[in-house]
Amino acid sequence: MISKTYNPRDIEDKWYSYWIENRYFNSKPNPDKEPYTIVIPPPNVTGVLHMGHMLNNTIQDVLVRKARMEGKEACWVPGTDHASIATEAKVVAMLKEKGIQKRDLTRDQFYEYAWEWTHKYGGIILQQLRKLGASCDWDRTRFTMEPALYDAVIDTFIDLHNKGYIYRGHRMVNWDPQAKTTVSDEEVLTKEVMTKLCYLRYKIVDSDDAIIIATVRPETIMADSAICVHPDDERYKHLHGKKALIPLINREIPIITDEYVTMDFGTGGLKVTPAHDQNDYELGLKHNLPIIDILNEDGTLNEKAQILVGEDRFIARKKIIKLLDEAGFVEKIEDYKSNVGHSERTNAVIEPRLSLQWFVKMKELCQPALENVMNDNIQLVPPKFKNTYRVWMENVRDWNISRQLWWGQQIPAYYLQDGTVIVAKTKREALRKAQHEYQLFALTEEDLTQDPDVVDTWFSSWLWPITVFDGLKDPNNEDINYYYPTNDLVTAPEILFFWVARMIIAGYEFKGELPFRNVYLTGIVRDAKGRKMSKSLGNSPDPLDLINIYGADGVRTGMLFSSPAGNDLLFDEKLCEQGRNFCNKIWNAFRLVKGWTVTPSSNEGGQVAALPIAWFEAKLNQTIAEVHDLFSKYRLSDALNVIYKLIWDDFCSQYLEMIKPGFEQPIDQATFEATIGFFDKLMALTHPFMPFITEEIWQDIRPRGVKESLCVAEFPKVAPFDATMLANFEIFFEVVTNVRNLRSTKNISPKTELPLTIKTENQALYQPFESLLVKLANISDISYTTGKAEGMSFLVKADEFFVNLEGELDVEAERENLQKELEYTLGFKKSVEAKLSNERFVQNAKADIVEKERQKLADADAKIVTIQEALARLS
RNA sequence: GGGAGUUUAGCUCAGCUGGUUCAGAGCAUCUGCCUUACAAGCAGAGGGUCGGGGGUUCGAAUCCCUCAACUCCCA
Repeated sequence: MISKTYNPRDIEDKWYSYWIENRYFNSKPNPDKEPYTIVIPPPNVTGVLHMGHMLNNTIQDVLVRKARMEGKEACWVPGTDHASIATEAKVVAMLKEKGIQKRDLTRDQFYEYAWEWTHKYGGIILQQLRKLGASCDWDRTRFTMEPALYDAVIDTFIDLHNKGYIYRGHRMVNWDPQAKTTVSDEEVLTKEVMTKLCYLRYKIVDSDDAIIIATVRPETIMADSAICVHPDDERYKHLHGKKALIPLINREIPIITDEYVTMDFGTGGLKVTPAHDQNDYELGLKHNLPIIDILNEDGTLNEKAQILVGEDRFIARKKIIKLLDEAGFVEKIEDYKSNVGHSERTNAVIEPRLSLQWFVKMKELCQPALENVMNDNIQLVPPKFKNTYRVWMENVRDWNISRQLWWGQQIPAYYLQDGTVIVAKTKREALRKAQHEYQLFALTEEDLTQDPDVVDTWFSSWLWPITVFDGLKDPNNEDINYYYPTNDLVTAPEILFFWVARMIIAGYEFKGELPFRNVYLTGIVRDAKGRKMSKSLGNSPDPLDLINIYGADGVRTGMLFSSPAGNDLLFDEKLCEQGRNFCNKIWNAFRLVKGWTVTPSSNEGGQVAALPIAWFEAKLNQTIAEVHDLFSKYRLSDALNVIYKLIWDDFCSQYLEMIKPGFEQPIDQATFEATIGFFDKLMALTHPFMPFITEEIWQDIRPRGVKESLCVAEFPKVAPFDATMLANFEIFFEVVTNVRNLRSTKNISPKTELPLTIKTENQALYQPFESLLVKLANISDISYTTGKAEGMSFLVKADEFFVNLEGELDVEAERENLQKELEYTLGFKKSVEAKLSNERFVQNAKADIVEKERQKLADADAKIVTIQEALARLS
């Protein structure tokens, strides 16, 4: 006895193990087959599966499973990303719990903890993907910090450096003076703080004049490089080109002009301190101002400040206000509310600090990446992202790849004591280079210090499509030659620049070829209120819970029901419920068919079924063609919906109802075979979306061989279909619906048989459908007329159908209905006539459109005649 | 401040290069049904001035302009 509802739990584990045991997901280069490759966007190694992953990986699995069924050598490469910042933060937190500070550890000791952490949590997300049904080739799992990929990063760094694409430059970072480390933008919390706005008097050189500047950071005046005013500011026009003196230390600085200055803030005069403010730094670059850094690592003032040396920045602020006041430089002091960045970890006020970091020159590297997206060699789906991509690429800034962290690939740059930089793969090589190039033969390894920073994680993941096939280490290996370029990349638009653009750049730079042909950009999964799902908001369901409740197939379809490419998905558990219900529907159709007993003799049932079989065959082929078309446009959500309707409406509600034998009646062999054949194809068509239930049914519906599986069976191919057949059935279904509707409005039980009279000039159209009408609309007998008949009537096209309901005929209501229909049709006719009598329409519109209008007019005329006759009979 | 996108039924969305597959789908709602595959179901039904305004055209949800609201990206 088959269960009345579909139970995904045991079935899913059973089939996933079966697939793995039989190695259906494993791939190796096969010259006889066309490759189809996807590399997974590597999730963060410390991460756990969230809804974004669910959507993203479901889409990849659908694509890869379909390709596999189409006989391609399908290869989906899984793996994870070391995510320096996130992972290091977690490791640091773990250490803290153990009472260990990162700064007390050596780099090697820290690595041990980091690897320990990685081994403990690193596999979780990949295990979770199995629950979803992901058909990855798990033997190919890669990790961006594993030795081979680590090496590739170092090699490309050296390569780009040799080519002149990597250089060292200044960069303003968020410095936490308490922790003595940089923190990322994400770790800076902005708080509103009450401070003092000091109005300071700067004397003008060779003049008795002065300019008043408002600042919240008077302790940084010693680092000033200029004073800036707006060029149009009338108050200061006479000062253009003059110099001012910094109070207390009397250093001369120029007065410059720039439109950046807001005239109505403070006094309209701005002190420019390039070393201690991001905006001032930019301004300094523009005007070639010197950078004077007066702060130490711990936030105390250094000797460049000349005064208050050694004092903490906040103590210095208080003291300098006093000094300035005593010397008469303070004009006034106001209370002022300002936004100040605080370190998330230590709560110390963040100090903008310049540091020397490594950059990649982007302009030139970007050229092929820009061109090949704009000319569609690489296709973005949906194409609206091309614009965004172009704007970014055309205005690209150099890429800062230094990260002040330990977890990641350490920058292969070695410094001599005098600051000379040598880029080399190892310290030994650096030493050799130093000895050779600078003739410093007495130098030892001890004299070299490696740059403590690691490279940005993206600097390793931009190589992902190449390194997963070891394409740098071994550029001509079988895998890279066969699988690269990959086919589709499925990812979120948020990382279009961070990752996608850079992979394209790396592809052209290191392989001379595109990394993938198509980029499918998914949307962001949001909650019902439109908020992005996130852990901190707590608005995201646990994907594994969802799978437990609704089954993997239910969740997969739930994710896809409403997620066209590039559009955000407003997630609602109801979608998963719909997916589960769909599973159940399929399950019960299977139960019905499994329950039939088959009689070899073709009794009268066989004749009834020939027509529905032909019809469903046509419908199936029509839908298969549609599905192929939608796949080619990456419209997976639409493809799923089309299949959903095919199974639910056409197969279950129509086809099965038409061929279903009576209670405990057998079904004839021919109809049974045809139905099993349909089931087969339907399961294959649905498999990429719902792998588990389709495999379960497919395995059971026919005897299968030991090593057979739906996941390597053939995906249904496009075949011609009979359009006339489909059109005739539409008419038939409309008749059935009308009879049912009549019952519904007249409160007649579906069990009551009703007689039907058809008034038509085309009896031959309806005759083949007679027995089906009897079955689906519960008709007692069918007769034809060209004249009049008794009873309630309805219209389908220009034919009229009479159902004789004794004593039920409501002449008044009937007349009203007909009158309404007549008015509508007359109005319709009028609009068509208006078009046709318009000379410009007939002249300008295409011929087939005009012809269609003529046909509409003829149809309307025929219908009007029928209605008028019916009305005449009633009166 | 610069750029992009969105606005169609109560909700989520589809409507390609203007013309009955042009006003659609699913969900939700309402009505009637435990009809022997399925109540996680069956059969029916209602529901929209296509964000507002203007323009081009014989014809506009679709093209142009403008306003409004929301969203995202960069600064």
